[in-house]
Amino acid sequence: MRNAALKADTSLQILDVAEALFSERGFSAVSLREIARQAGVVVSNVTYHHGDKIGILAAIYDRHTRPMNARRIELLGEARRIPDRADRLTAILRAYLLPAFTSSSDLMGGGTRFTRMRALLSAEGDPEAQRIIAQAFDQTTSQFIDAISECLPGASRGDIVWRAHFLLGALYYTLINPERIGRLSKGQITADDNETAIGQLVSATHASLIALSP
Amino acid sequence: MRNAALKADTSLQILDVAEALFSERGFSAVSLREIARQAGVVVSNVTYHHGDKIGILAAIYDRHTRPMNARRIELLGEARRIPDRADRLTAILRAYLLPAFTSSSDLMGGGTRFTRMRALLSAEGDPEAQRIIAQAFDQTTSQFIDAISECLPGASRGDIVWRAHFLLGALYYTLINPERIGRLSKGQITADDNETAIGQLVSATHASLIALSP
DNA sequence: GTCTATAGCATGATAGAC
DNA sequence: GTCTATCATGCTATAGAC
Repeated sequence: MRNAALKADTSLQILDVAEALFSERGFSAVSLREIARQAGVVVSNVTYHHGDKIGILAAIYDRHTRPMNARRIELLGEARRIPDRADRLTAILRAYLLPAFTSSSDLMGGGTRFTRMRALLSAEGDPEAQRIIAQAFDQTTSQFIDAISECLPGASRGDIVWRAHFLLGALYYTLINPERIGRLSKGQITADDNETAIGQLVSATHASLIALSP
Repeated sequence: MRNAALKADTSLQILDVAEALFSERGFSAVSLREIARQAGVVVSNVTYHHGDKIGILAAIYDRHTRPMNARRIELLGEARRIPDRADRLTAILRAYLLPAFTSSSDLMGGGTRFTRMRALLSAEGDPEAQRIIAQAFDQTTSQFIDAISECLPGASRGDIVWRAHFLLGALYYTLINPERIGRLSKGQITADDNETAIGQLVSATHASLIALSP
């Protein structure tokens, strides 16, 4: 009774463990046995709560996409009210990236863990996982591309889509390979610093977009 | 006797099949059995020629890295002789990207297949594979960063490393997810076109780098 | 809701005949 | 150099007792 508030629901406990493992090693490389062991339950307990393995992934998406997209749309609304086009573009890019690093909900680990999991999933190419990814995010992304277009009179939508595509690739690669940038710069940079990564992503993408508007 | 020139060496035949499969689905998701079946041999024949599974990957790297890096250094040497800094930067970026798409050797499939395999490997995070990746390419990359630095007086090396890091992420993401850009732009763009992808990568990265030089 | 037990199958690797 | 046969292990998923 005294520990009722501390005792996490088993179903949620399994999701936490699975999310941590998926964000470290991807989907197929993580076994139900390992999830069960780290969650302190037996394998059949995992499938009891979430059906099959892809059901675990669907549940993780379910609890993240809604608050993350809501936060993005909220920040996007604020950004669109900035009059100066260059400043507005910066705010739009930050509105897209911030929720990917810091979750708006109280889910532990912030958004970085979830975003890194998505990066690994996008590379794995599992057909069932790809279906979950696509339907969850492309719709929100289109709204951002519309907002970016309004900052760049004369730029073609096709070019903007390519730049946005590159932004996502750069974001994912940074989360997947955080140690690589330290190796190349001889240890002077650490990509673990989220704020630095966001700033670099924003300024690089800003420059690549501004160049499209004559 | 008559077909001696047509009969490919079994060892090479296995490498061709493995490379095609690894570039489609990554390393761990491809089984020795599938490689053997598509190569028309039995499983034990694969391990006879290349030792264990990681040995196949090492052999694939062995036959690609040398010609690809040689071609890069050759094109880089030509680029560095261009006097105008902005034009030189464009040439340097193309010197980095072109060998990643079109191999200099006569290996079938061009460089795209090998580069896509590297993209998938970088996301998979297999420790043994990571070791092979790192030692093969970071050295060449450093030479390119030096050349880029010379085009951008006043820019910090750290900022340049970040931009180059983003370029690799954008390249990999484009090769991993070629259909996504078509979906976002409502079918007006196809990322299958290598020349378009190279052009977009070059101009986006060029703009992000030029912005660093005051 | 949690457990034990196991079915049914795929995997990487190796031994040994030819 | 190529084959058959097999080992030891891992996997997802399910049945059924409590």
